[in-house]
Amino acid sequence: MMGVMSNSSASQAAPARAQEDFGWTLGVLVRNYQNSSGAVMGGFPHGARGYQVLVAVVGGELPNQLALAQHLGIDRTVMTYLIDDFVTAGLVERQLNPTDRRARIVVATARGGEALAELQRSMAQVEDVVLAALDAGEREVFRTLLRRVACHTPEPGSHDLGACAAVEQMLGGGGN
Amino acid sequence: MMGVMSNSSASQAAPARAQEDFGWTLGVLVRNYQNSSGAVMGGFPHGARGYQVLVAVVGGELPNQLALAQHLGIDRTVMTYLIDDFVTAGLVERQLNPTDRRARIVVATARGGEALAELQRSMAQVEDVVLAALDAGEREVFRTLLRRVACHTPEPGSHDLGACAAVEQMLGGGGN
DNA sequence: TCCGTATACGTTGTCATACAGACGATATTA
DNA sequence: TAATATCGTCTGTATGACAACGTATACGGA
Repeated sequence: MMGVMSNSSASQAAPARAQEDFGWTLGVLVRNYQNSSGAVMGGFPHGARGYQVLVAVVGGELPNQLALAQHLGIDRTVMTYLIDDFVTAGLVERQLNPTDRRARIVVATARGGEALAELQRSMAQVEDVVLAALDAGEREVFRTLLRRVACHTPEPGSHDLGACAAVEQMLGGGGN
Repeated sequence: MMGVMSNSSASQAAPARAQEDFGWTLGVLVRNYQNSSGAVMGGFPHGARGYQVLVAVVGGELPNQLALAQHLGIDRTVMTYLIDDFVTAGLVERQLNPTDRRARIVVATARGGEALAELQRSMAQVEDVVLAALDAGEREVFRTLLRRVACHTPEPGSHDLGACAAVEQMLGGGGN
């Protein structure tokens, strides 16, 4: 593929420095995030992903399980037993949607809301630990850029972004 | 844990907005990165992870497979068959370390180096697509912050960081 | 030198997890 | 009413990670 690469300077201009690689730095961050968050949430159903499911349930205006799954990039069959476990743990409930009885509206119980609120405090600390290399201002810059990156989807339809635009506006016009 | 949370304002001050969650934005970025990179590298052995292995082989000064595995956060038994597939594909070779005959030095073949150089060009484009929401300057800021986050490990020993310090210096003193 | 321990790598077996496909229930449209 | 699409669930399968063990080699003390 694309044979126009015989220019020898190309491979020398990019000497494959391992610690500069974007994918590697991204992987390290994700790993640290998962390790630290996994340590924080003790018996919480599905670790960091379960936490994000609960965040989406409480915060997002997601009408059904499928929307929830697409929002998080999870297969819909996986979402089924994820929510099963949350129901078993008494954190969420499946409610019937009166206007579409195929769909299940997933709502947090009072206990789920409390658990989430507590976890969010722990997760804020986890984020600070993971981003400890940055000072407060840099952390905010990083978070803002990351949010913009996440909300701008290269391929439309891969996840919902209507709510993103709402948040952008709400936060004051989308950063610098 | 940490029962000092009866303050009711806490759960209202953090209303669990799904699109602000750090973990969610991180997940979206990783997913986009993996999807886009997976589309780019056609029959490359193990997708984005295989690419990162090759980057580490060529660029990192990693003495053996174990160091390689720890650098990437991979189990050492997984690294075995990852490298097996690279050897089969003619991209790398296992060389005996004369000073420690238990260890195998993994080096890229000429073909592996060419494949990596070509892939790195494609991956640069992938990164631009994934970070398309940012302009060039913001992209550089994001990359720099991410690199600093990755090189500052919260738990020492989780991966090597000696080389990180070297890169930081090489890039001009480690950024503001 | 000899012996015990530690390390690097490989292999095997086991288990979790994601995903494809099928199915029932409901909605929508012709 | 009939045909088709969608939501959620269930089942089987395959991919992948990890634990445990084995082999070869290095290191350190007796």
